[in-house]
Amino acid sequence: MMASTQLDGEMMEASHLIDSLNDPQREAVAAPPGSSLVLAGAGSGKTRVLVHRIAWLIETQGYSPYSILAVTFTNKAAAEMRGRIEQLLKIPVRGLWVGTFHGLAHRLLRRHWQDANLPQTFQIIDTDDQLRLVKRVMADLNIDEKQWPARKAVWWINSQKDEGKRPDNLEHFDDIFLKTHIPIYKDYQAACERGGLVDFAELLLRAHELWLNHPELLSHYQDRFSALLVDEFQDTNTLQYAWVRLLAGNKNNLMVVGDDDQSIYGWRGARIENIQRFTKDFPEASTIRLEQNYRSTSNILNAANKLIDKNHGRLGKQLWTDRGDGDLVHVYGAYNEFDEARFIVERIKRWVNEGNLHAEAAVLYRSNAQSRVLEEALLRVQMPYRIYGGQRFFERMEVRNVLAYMRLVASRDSDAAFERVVNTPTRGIGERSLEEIRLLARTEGKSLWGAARIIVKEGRLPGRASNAIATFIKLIDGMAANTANMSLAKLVEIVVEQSGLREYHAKEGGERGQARLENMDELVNAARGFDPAATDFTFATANNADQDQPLTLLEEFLAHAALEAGEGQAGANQDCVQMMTMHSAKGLEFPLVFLAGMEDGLFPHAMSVEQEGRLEEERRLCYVGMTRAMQLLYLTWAESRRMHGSEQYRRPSMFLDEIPNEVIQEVRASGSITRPGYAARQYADDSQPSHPASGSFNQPGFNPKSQRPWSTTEQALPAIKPKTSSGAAIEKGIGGTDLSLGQRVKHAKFGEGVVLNYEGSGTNARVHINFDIAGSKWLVMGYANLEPVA
DNA sequence: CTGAGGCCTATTTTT
DNA sequence: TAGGCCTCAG
Repeated sequence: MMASTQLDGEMMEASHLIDSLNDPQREAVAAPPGSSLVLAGAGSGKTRVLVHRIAWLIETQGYSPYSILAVTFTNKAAAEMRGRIEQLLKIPVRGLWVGTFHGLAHRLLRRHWQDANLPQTFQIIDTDDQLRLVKRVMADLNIDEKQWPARKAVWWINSQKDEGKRPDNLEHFDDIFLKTHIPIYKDYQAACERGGLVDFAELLLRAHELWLNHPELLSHYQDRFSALLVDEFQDTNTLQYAWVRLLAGNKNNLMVVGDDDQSIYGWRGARIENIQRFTKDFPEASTIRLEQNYRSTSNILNAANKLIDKNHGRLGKQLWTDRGDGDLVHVYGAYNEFDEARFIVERIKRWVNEGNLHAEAAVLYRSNAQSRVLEEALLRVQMPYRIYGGQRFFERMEVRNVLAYMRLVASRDSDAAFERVVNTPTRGIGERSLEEIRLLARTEGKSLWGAARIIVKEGRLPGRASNAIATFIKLIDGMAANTANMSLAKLVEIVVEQSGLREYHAKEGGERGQARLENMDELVNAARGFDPAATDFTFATANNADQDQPLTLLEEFLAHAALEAGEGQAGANQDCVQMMTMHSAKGLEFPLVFLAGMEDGLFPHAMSVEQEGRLEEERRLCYVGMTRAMQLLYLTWAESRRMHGSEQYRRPSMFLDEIPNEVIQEVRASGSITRPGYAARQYADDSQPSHPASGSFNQPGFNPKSQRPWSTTEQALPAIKPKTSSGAAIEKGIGGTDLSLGQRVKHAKFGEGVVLNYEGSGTNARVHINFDIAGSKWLVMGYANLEPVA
C-alpha cells in the first residue's frame, strides 16, 4: 500500500502544479527529461511555465534544488522567479541557483578565483569606470580621442568579449580601425589584470574560460546541475549561449524559454540565431509553442499578429485569446507633438473618470527625448505620473563618489577609486600632481596609492602638493581605522562626513545639491538594509567544500552596488501614469496603452532603417509595445514635430500601414470613423499639413480647451472594466505620511497645490507640488509642513 | 577652481 | 533646441 499512497501523494502534489495550466503549458512543465525549446508568446504565461517547471522537478521528479540552475537577464526577473517558486513550494528553496548571467559568473569567479587567475579581491568595474580606464589607456597610446571616440572603443572591446575574443585572437588585416583598437583592447586588458579589475563582459568571458581551462571544474558543475533553464533566451549573446551550452554538455537537460518575435536587443549583441542554433545543438529537443494569450483582447492581438507577420524568417506563432474582441486599435494623427500629448492626456483623464487608475495607463515611446513634451502636458493638468528610466541610483555621481571612498577604505590599491576621489571634493591635488603619481606608479609597478605614499615620503613634489596628498592619505587611513568595527551604515555616514562630500554638496545648494545630499543619505539606508544573504552571489554555500574565503561585508556591499544598479525606485507603487520607452516596457502589461510618436524616422527610427535586420527589430519592438496592452491600445503620431531644433513634417509610421484597416479605428479631429481610406495618410504623403499652422498652438502654454477647433468630439469609451488592477497594490501615503499623489495640500507660504510626484522616503522625501499660484516646486517633507486639504 | 563660451551631437539598456 | 564636454581666461 505504501507505493500506492506514495503515488497518490505524488499525483496530488503534481496536480496543483499542473491543473491550472493550458495544454502546451502543461506539456512544457511536465516535459520528460530532455531538452526543450519553449516559444512563449507575449502574455502567454512564460514565467509561470518556468516557475512551475522548477517546482514540478523538485516536487514530483525528485530533483534536489541544488541540482537546478535558472538563468535570467535582470536581477528583477531573478528575484521574481525565486519569489514565485518559493511561493509555490511554500518553502524557501535553499541551494537553488537562480540568477543573472553576470551574477552567476561572478559567483563562480569568487569561488574559483585562483583557477580563474584573479586576485581574491578582484573588483567589478562598471561602464563608467571602464570608460575612464579606456580613456587613460588611449591617452597613453597617444590616440586622438577626437578621431577615435573612447565610447566607441569601449563598445568595441565589449563586443569582442561578447564574442569570446581576446586581443590575441584578433587580426587587423590592415584595417585602420582594428589597427587602432586592438592595441587599446590589449592595453586596457593589461591594465585590468594589473588592477584586478573585471568588467561586465569580462565576468562572462572569464567564467567561460574558467570552465574551458579546468575540465575538472566544468564536469563538477555539469554533474551538479541536472536541470538548466534559461529565460528570455532570444536575448542571449554568443558568449552567454556558449556558456550555457558548455554547462549543459551532453546531458540534454536544457530548457530554454523565449520569443523570437520579442528580440529587441540585437543592437547590444543579442543573437536571435541562438534559437536556431539551439535546435541544431540539441536535435532531440522538443519545441513547444505557447500561443494562448491571457493579456489582450483579440483586436489588439490581431493587429500585433499582422504586423509581426511582415518579418521574415520567423519561427512562427499566432497569438490568440478567448477574451473577446474588445475595442479596435485607435489611431490618432495629431497636428503636432503638443496636440499628441494633449490627446493622450485627455484620454487618460477619460479613463480615470470612468473609475480606473492612473497606474493602469502607460505611455510608451521609442526614445527618451519624447518624454518631455508628454511630461509637460501631464504637469499642466496636474496628473500624477512617473517616468521610468533615467539615471540609476548607484550610478549617480555623488553615490559613486561615496562608494569610491568606501572602495579605498576596503582596498587602498584601487586606482579607479583613487582617481575618482583624490581631489573630490577639491583639496588641491591637481592634474600636475596626479600626473606625477601616475608616472611613478607606472615605473615602479605600484598602485596610485602606493606611488602617492612614496611621493609624500620622499618629498618629490613641492610642499603644498605634497601636503595635500599626505592629507588625503591620512584621511583614508583615518577612515579605515575609525570604522574598523562599525556597521556598514555607520561607515557610510562617516565617509560622507569626513570626506567632505556632505559639506561640498550642501554648499552646492539648490535642488540639485539637496538631491545629492538625500541620495547620500539614501546610501546610508541602503547600507543599513544590506543583507548579503539576500544578494545574488552570496547564497547558501553551506554544503560546498569550495575554498571560499568570505568577503568582508564592505566588499560584498561594493560588489552588490556594482552588479545592481539600484532598482528600488521610490513611488513605483503610487497611482500614477506610467511613462517609459518601449524597450523598458518589455515584460509589463497595462490595461490602457499609448504608443506615441508612430512616425517614420522616429519609429522605425531613422538610425535603424539603414541596416537590414534593424528594421525588423524595430518592428518587433512595435510588436512588443502593442502586446503590452490589455484592453485599449492607442497609436498616435504627429504631422509635425520639433526635433533637433527644427520643425519637421512627418509621415505616419510604416508600421501603421502594416496593420490592417479592419482592426483600426481612426480617431479624427471631428469624431471617429472606422478607417475606410485613411484620409490622414493622404495629406501626409503629400507633405501637406492638414491643419493650418497655428502659431498659438505651438506654444507649450496653450489652452487646449479654447483654441482647438478640431478637438475630438466626445466618444464614449466602451465600458470595459479591468478584471484586476495591473499595478499590484497601490500604496497609500508618501513616506509614511497621509499624503498621496494627486492630493491637494496647503503650504504656509505657497498656498494650495497638488502633489504630483515624490522621491525618497520619510522626512527626507522630496515632494513635487504644483501650486495654484506659486507654480511647481520641489519641497522637502521634513520642512515643508504640508497640510492635506480635503 | 570656476564660469563662460564654443563645439558637437542627437536610439534603444542591463549587468 | 539642448545638453554634454572641452578649452580657456581669470
